[in-house]
This record gives sequence, structure tokens and C-alpha cells, in this order.
Amino acid sequence: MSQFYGTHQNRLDAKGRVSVPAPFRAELRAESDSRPAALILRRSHTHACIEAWPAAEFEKLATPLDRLDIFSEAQDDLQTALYADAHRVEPDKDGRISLPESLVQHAGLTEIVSFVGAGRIFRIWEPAAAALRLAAALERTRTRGLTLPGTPA
Amino acid sequence: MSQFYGTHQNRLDAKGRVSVPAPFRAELRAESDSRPAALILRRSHTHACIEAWPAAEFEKLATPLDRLDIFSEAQDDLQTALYADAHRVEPDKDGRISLPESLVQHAGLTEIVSFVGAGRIFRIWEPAAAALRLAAALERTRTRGLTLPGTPA
DNA sequence: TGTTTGACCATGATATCCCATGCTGGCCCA
DNA sequence: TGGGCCAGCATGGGATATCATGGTCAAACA
Repeated sequence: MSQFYGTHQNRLDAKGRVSVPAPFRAELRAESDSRPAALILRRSHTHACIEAWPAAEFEKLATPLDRLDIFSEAQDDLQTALYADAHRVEPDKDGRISLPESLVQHAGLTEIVSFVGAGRIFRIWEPAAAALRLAAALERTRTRGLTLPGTPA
Repeated sequence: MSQFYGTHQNRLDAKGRVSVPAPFRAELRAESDSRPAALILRRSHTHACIEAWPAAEFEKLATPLDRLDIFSEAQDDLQTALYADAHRVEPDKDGRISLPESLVQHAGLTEIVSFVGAGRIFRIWEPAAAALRLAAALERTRTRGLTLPGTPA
């Protein structure tokens, strides 16, 4: 399974293109047998950022979704939230992707964008917003005590 | 499982490279079948230092993460705290790694850095800070009479 | 035919690899 | 037990591949 680490900044050019950071590209190559591997970009419904999922990983979301009752409001809403503003993109030969305009606006992206690793996925942020988000997450985990459970006996 | 012992000092060169102490390298080689074995460097959220995890060990952290609900705030925070400022590095042929700038700053590293063994992981400190931290830990362990749980029957 | 979108190429900057050197500590032999 | 040899290690520097990014061109669409 891919693992995305760290924060990387790249430039969004006049055409709306941006290089996927090399370490992330390497992970995507591993994911999909030496090929670039497609990404699903979706509007985050919790933050002002873009979520980027390896296509294979995104498809697995269908499983937990199926556990919800069909036609229930929750299922309907989640389904819509997940897929309605999701875009499939393939990195080009140089490892760049172009970001859909609606997502760029949602994340408030300008010239420099931050790629933030989050394990199986990564996120795309406006750099200042990313820094704030990281600080908030650290603060909350610290006050709660960042507690991963100890190994059961 | 690797075990890292003791404190070792090495020089951080102008390019941001530093040799992993030979005893730690030996542990890493054992970890991963005669190969160098990758490390995950992450910003400690409790101290001004860098935490270094053998990659395999770090990935075990992902397991409890998966038990949390996807898109929940807790999962999001932890994911961010764990991965956003973590970096995967592979020791080069000479056993050196290069330390990401953001982590160097967080730990306040200058020319000489301390590698401090901590069992399954090790930490990278500015030498004076490491000494203070050790003294504090000893003091607290003594005055509070801290103990370790015994093996369950 | 004008305009836009996406693929391809070229370039400078940067980080990685690789080799060479000096040192230190351990081992062996006298 | 002392001295010298050798191997492993830390460190510096230079060559090289990779990466990010700007620009050009061709094809598709309106």
C-alpha cells in the first residue's frame, strides 16, 4: 500500500498545471506496476483543500459505503459528497497534473501549493492554510494526548 | 525487532547530510535482510527533536489508525499529525541520510548532532538539548519512582 | 479560422551518487 | 605488554542524474 509522507511545495503555472512531488510519484509508480497510476481528486467536505486518492484506494471506499442502508439519507449524502465533485486525473509524461478549476477555487489555491502526505492519501492546500491545519491537528492531538493504544498483551 | 542503544554524535555537513552511527546501521541492516532499511523521520510532537523510526515499525502505527472512522475528526487529526511532517529517507551507500530542512529547524540542529537510542526507535537532538532531556528524564524517573508493568501471568 | 487544451521538448537548479582521504580503534604478532 | 598493521568509519568534494518549470507545437473544438 502506498504511503505518502511529508509536505512539499510546488508551483501552479498559468495553465493550471503542477508537478506531483517526486516522492509521491514514486509511490504511485509502485502502486500500479511501473506506470504513473491515476489519481482521484475530490473536494474535501471537511476542509478547504483537495483530497488526492490513488484510484485503487478510492474504489475501496465503495465497500464501507455499501454497509450503509441503501436509499438512507446518510448513504445518499455521502455518495453524493464523495463522487459529485471528484475528478480522475493521470499525471502526464513529466509527472504533472492539471487541477480542475472548481477544486482550485474551493482550496483557494494561488501560485504556490502544498502537497501534504497523509498515509494512504495526500491533500493539496494553499500553503498558509496547510500550516494552520497542521498546527491545529498537533494542538488537538497534544491536548488529548496523542494516544495510540499500547500493544495488547 | 531492532534495538537502539546509547548516544552517538556525528557531524551535519554543508549539504544537510549526516552519517547514521554504525551501531544503528547494523540494527537497520538486521531489520531488513542485509539491506540498508529505510527510516521514517518525523517531527516529535513532544520535544524539540526528530524521531527516527524503522519504516516497518512506523507502518504498524497505521493499523490503529484504520480502526478509526474514515473522515472522522480524530482520524483526520492523527493522520495529519503523524504524516504531514514525516519523511521517508534511505541511507545512501555510505550510510548517510540527509535531514529535511523543516526537521533540522524544529530540532534546532547545528553542526554536531546527537543520535540517542530509545529501543525500537532513536531520536536526533541538538547535543546540549539531548543532555538536558536525559537529565530531566532521569530526575523524574527517580523522584516519581516510575516502574514498568511486569509480564502478565 | 480563432481559440483552447493537452502532449512534448528544453533548460537551470538541486539533490543524489560515488569516490577519495584521514582517522580511530581493534587485532595480531613480536 | 607494547607497537605496528589493517579494517571500518566518518567526512569532504566533485560528477551526474533527476526534478521542477517555462515554453513551443500540434491537434481538437467551437
